[in-house]
Amino acid sequence: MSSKDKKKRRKRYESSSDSDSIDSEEEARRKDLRERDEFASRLKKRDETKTRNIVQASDRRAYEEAAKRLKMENEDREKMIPMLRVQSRRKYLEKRKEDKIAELEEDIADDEYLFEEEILSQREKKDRDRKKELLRLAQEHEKARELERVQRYHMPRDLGKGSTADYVEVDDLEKVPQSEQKKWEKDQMASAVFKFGAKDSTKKDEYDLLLEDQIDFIQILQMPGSDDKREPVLTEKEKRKLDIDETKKSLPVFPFRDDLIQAVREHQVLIIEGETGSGKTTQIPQYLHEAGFTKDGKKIGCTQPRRVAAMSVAARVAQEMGVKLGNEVGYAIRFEDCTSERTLIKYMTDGTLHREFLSEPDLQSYSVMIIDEAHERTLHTDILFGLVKDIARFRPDLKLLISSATLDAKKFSEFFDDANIFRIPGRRFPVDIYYTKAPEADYVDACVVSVLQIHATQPLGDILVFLTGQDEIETCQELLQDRVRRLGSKVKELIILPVYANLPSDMQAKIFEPTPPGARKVVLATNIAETSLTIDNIIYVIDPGFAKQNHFNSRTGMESLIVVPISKASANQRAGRAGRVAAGKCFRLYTAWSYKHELEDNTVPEIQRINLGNAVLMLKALGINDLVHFDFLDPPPHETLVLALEQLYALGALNHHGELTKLGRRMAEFPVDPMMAKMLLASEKYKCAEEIVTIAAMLSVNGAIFYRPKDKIIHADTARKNFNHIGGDHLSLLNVYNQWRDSDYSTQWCYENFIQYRSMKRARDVREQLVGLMQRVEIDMVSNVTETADIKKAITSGYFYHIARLSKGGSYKTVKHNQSVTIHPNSALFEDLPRWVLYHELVFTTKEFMRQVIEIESKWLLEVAPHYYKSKELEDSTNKKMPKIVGRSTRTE
DNA sequence: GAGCACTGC
Repeated sequence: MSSKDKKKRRKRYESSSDSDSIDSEEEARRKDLRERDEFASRLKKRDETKTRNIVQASDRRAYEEAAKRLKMENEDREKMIPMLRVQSRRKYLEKRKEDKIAELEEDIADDEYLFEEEILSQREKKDRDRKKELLRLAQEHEKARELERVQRYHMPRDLGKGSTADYVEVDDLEKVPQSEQKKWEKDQMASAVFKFGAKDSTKKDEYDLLLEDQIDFIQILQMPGSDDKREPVLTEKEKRKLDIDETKKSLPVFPFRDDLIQAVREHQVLIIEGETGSGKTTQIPQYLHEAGFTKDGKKIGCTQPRRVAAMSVAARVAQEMGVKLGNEVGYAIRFEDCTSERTLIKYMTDGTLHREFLSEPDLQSYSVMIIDEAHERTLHTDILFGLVKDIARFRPDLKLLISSATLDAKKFSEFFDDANIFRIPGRRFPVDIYYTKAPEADYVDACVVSVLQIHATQPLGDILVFLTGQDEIETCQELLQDRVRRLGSKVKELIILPVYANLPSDMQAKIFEPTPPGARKVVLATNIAETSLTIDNIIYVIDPGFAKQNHFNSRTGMESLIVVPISKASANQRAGRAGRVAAGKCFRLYTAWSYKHELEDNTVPEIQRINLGNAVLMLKALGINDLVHFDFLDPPPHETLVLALEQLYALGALNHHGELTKLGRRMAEFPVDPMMAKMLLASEKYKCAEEIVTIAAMLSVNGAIFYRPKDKIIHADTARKNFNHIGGDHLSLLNVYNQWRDSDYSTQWCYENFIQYRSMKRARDVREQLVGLMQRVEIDMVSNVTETADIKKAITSGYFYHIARLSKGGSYKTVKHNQSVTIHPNSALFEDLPRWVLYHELVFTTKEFMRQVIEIESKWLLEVAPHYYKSKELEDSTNKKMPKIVGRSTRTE
């Protein structure tokens, strides 16, 4: 950006209220702003030198080596998935035999255990003389019930603990042999035999009563496909066989090539409305490249919401264009920049582009920017909308393409001053949608029934079930296995596979195995299967209509993960998963009325749900001072913005004019929450950068470090306690990382200590990035192994907002909101109850918990945040009033 | 004495 532009931009955002008389305060402010700008220009110079160095290094040999390496990496990546599939398939076949035997043994062992411990119910004791086989079945059933009672959700009315009365009653009934369960089994067997024995069963029969607890579905509508008569989608293998050109020509987007180029030439902003499978993501950048949009050395950029998508799409396009990945076609994601100065088509994650704005606020090196999958409304795309719309005004040569699914195109068009919409048809098979006649009280149970119903009545084809979390998936899996086992060989084989993000990768890979002939696969998945993972051969989708969503309450500063009904958009996305390879069916476990009247049209966009600390800091760093009037597609809640600004002011990132200070400019370099950024910078003063960087890295992979398998809970907890540091959880995390480092980053060490290797690896990546950024903001990496007080003081410098003080009965009150909170039971300080604690985050689960806690001394607060705390309130522990906040709030906002 | 959906920088 030229200095003229910069001035122009600054003027545009300048608030009108800074006409105070010039005094010493004003002088100080100007000095700080001067220093900030100097710092920024130093950064810029450094970036330029870096680029020069890269160019110098690019002699032919270095280039060839780099290209070779990139090619190898690319090939590795391509080989990885099929290899994983084959490997896990082999393992699976070996293990299946063992598993079947183990299952049986387990059952017997369970019986013995139950008898020994004498934990059988009264009624069961009475029934003891009944046939042993029956008893075994009853006990198995009881076990499954027991699990359900604790874990399953009861929707829509969620029964609290202790109020399971009506369910106990049902259980008691079912414990009696020959009752419900027995009858069900009998019917089940009979109908199964009947069903598969009857070759002439017609389609009409498919929905006849089959199971006693079967669910009545009614078909309301069909989600139309692109063309019912069209040929099936080619598999990847077949595609490869085809000539690349032919494949390109067969894509739905191809006939629109010339029209599209023409439209881009004529309009600066274009909304592309296209279904998945149209080929727009891979083809449009190529078309524009061929049409000469890269002639002047400028790039075509394309953002994706996910890392894998950016990588795989770039690889595909490089292959189609016959170039090496990383040369003309490249991608950039966090921790990995696979581009060179030759790159003309660049795929990246939306977050990467968002960060790139800091070093290139006008996107000068791009001629076209495509924001793909805009309908997903990630935080980053939402902010990018406002930024690119602004840039488009003073860069008439920059073309913008916003690509979105059908429903949102109009909204995007309105936002971009009634931009034209360009429609591209998709490629999809029709999906029949079925609803239940009546609401389902317990959707996990309903899922189990529906799966069996489909299995018994519908032609072969795999089933995908959407559940909300790991617990539910495990419960559902046990219930299904239980019922299927009892059906024995009377029904065809049902392979039940779970998938969720925290599942180890080799277990995840199992869902990609082809289903053996004659068998059916059921995948129990979280929302991961809605967009991130695509499973082949799914014909049936079961959608209970719920998902877990994270909500941030800016009033209390607390996060909570709650089960909420999904939106219509989400429901349709789920249904679409059934129509990828053939016509499919989607069974919604809610009524058509619910769909129509109770589900929102769209999921609440992320920007309205989460803490915006870092996003606000970034925007400030881009010179956007008036955030309240920033052009958001959907503005975040006012309180969230105010909280973020207030925090930035308290941290010293903004002055009282709401302008970014030099400290703020340095903080903006870090892709972390402002409080964490401040902590990182404060480590300079307390000479413990090494430790603080590690702590920051460990905190940012929070929640997934300690592995706690169900069957080894005691071992896992003991292992965890060994890392506990008397000073608190941050120091415990430091312990974990340092011991892992001392083990030479060993996987074996992780395994032995119940630590998740995947998370540690990520922490290491984050740490490396942070170390690089520390050097960028001119902080030396020094270590302070002896003084934990200094480490804690550095943490306090960033997190003095998150302080709680002990009150009566072992509970705490937060200083900021005077809210009752308690230390999380997983904390090292759970039993210590120090007078003053600092917490990393506040979460609401069953209670208001502080997670990741350290003990601090109240006098440190005066040392690190004298502008925020008054000594009187801190010393007087009997004073119930919260400390008065000193200083003005941000006035310009 | 708890219980972490999914992304991303």
